[in-house]
Amino acid sequence: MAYAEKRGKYWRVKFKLPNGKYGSASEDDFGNRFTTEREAEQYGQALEADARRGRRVVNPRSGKLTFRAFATDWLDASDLADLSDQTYRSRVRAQLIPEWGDYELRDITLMSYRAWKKRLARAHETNYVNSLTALLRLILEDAVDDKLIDSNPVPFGRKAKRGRYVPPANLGEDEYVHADPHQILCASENARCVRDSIGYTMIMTIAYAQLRMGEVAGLLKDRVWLSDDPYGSAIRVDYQGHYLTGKGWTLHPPKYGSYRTLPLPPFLAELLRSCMDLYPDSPYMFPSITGRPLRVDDQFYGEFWNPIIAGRPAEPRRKGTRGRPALCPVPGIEGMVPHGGRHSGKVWMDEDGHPRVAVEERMGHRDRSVEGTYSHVTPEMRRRIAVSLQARYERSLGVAQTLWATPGQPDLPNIAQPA
DNA sequence: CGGATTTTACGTGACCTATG
DNA sequence: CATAGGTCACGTAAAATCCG
Repeated sequence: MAYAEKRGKYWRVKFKLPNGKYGSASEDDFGNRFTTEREAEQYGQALEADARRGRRVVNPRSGKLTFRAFATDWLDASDLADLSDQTYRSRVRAQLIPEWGDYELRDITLMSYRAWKKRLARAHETNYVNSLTALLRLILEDAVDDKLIDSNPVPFGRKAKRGRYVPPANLGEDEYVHADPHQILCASENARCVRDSIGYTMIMTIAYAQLRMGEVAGLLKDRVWLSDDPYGSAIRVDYQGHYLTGKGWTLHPPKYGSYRTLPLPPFLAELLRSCMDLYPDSPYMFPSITGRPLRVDDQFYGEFWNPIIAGRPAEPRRKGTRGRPALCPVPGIEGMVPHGGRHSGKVWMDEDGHPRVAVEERMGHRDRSVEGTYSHVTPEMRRRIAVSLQARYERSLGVAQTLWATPGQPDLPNIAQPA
């Protein structure tokens, strides 16, 4: 237990450290000395409480603040979207604390940082390594601002490149896998085998409304505005849905606040209409197979997405399983992920020559370029996008019929005749 | 290019389901 | 009707996207 001692005019406190030894302090975090016994005791008790929670155990004014303590405070003080907060905490807990937790801030050096980065690079993807080093830099940058350390040991990328020639990035092939309308049709037919018309419609919605996956999961039925006017229907993107540790399934604003209204090609509006009553108890357009909100997790990919893209062999009905039919792989889009469906729709709109501002608006992007600033999107532009998407769908059906009619066509995907 | 934010994936344990 | 083995829910780690 903490106890205070009189030392000259002021008081000093002794407090117990986690290792059983006693530490002492004669001033608080702001350099104020203790004029009463009670002040000193309270400070010591606070330190002990912190220590019990694995927090700061040394006087920060001495510069002897551990990374663990500072990072914990940093996280508590940060103001981020829930999922971002969760992500940062995860990175700090999984990677930064195990490496740097016991370091005092000023002992984190450029050399030790470089060694760590090198080790990370061997074990992880560049994207992940970059996000970890960036986070360490970010946290330490605030430690500099707080005058806890003199300078940030983690260099900025662009500073590190000063005075050196860095060859430009490879301008080669676009490697992001995306699909043409016929491939999307094939994938949708596969999806129909797995999830009936709701699966078919989901794939079509991703590609033809260019929704992000979280927006698909969070699409409410009452945000699908259906009209008898062929081009009068629209999807209103007001939410995205995702899973949060502790809170479970929750609705949030779409990424970067990209609220928007998407006029629909008539075929998509009809598909959505036909799905409205499939899960009458769910407010969501695309609930999971159990009728709950769709969590886009490994089961979604393993049971639904990957099979409809890559195909799968038939599973016989046997112990513990219902059995299921084979799916044909969709040629040419190996490894495509749902986000690739969104990219696909973007590519089609670009190919069809729509104004950049109109395409960016539909994607939910902000166009801050000169063109974006001076151009404006009109209802007619939005309508033309829906018209050209409808044309693409109809053409893909024509291609499917041609393929279907060709005898001896090898590896034909599960293309059903349009009803 | 930095960094906030989203998407994709792994591991685990409780809970089902068709079979012998 | 016990049980082998699949299914589902959840917490979390890892990887990628894309705004400003």
